[in-house]
Amino acid sequence: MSKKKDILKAALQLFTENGERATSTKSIASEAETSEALIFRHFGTKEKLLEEIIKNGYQESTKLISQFLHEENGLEYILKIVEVPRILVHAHPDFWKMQHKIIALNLLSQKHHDFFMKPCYDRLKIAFSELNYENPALEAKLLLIYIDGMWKHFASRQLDSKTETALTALVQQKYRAHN
Amino acid sequence: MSKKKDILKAALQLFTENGERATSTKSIASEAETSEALIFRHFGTKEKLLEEIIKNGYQESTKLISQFLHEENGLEYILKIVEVPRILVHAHPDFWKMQHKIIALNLLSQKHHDFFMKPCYDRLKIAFSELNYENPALEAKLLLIYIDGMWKHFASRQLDSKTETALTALVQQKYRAHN
DNA sequence: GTCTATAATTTGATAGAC
DNA sequence: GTCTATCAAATTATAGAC
Repeated sequence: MSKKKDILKAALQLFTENGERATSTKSIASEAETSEALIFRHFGTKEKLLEEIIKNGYQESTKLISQFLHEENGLEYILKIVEVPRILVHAHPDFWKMQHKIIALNLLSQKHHDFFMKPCYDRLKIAFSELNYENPALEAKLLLIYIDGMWKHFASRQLDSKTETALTALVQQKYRAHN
Repeated sequence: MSKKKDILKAALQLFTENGERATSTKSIASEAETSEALIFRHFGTKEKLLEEIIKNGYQESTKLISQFLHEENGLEYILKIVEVPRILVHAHPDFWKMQHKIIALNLLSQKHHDFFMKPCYDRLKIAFSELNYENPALEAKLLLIYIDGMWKHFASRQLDSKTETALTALVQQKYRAHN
């Protein structure tokens, strides 16, 4: 069991550096100080190894988010969802760094992310509706594009925590100021 | 010369579908209806082939943008830069689709994009300063994150043109409404 | 669970002819 | 400029022993 975790850890690191395609099972085995054969015994294929990493990542992130996003009124929900990128990336920086690198090219990665984000769109439409925005659906779409840009930015660059907080607060301020 | 263009076109298409790493020179040759050897005669390596595609893309995009973004006052510049994602992706959808897929993993792609975007940050700081925003540097950073999210969104999904226009107009409206 | 050895393919790239 | 033929290395995955 120890070796299995070593493999998962090594794979996460190498997938983050070079993506799935440019990471050989040989390099994973080497980094995990084990044999290539063991990777295939445990995970079957390189792709299934990646899938396990992705599943673990979204499972933990889902837990985190469902604790954080409770049922509140429209404005509170919007203000909280703006904080999600910072919270996610801080909780699992390695995982979200990997996701940022591979999501555009990897269908599996995309599917899991879409599933993870889907509830937010519906809830945001209601929130903007409550707050009498002119076009709630468009506002929801726009905020989600922003959220997307934000976690990718936080995951890819090492911003100091202060800048991340300031950016988050700035967006919140804009939504607070509405009418 | 005809074959060289065929190769560039085929490579752009296949890099967009699967990224550089998962695209073999064999498949490029097959798609371009030529021989693998010719790829290496014309471009030296697969990486240099990609580099030529990237250089061409940014060269044309730079022309386009420098025509579009003239020296105007702060608010006008902000309103115009918000339209940049739509303009770029509409002018060269294939190229920007490829960029979206590979930029997170490809250092060359990143470097060219950073160089392309760099002037905007400085100009935006001045613009927000002119308009008496409280924290011009932070506002500039935020808008650039938004711009980034937007071209990636436009490039990756096939939105109808109306939704793209509506999203762009919505952001412009928010900056117009300031104070 | 873990290893060594190896099979079967694919890959990027080159040589040399036309 | 373009092709055919070919190579050396790397890659995913399996067999079989401990």
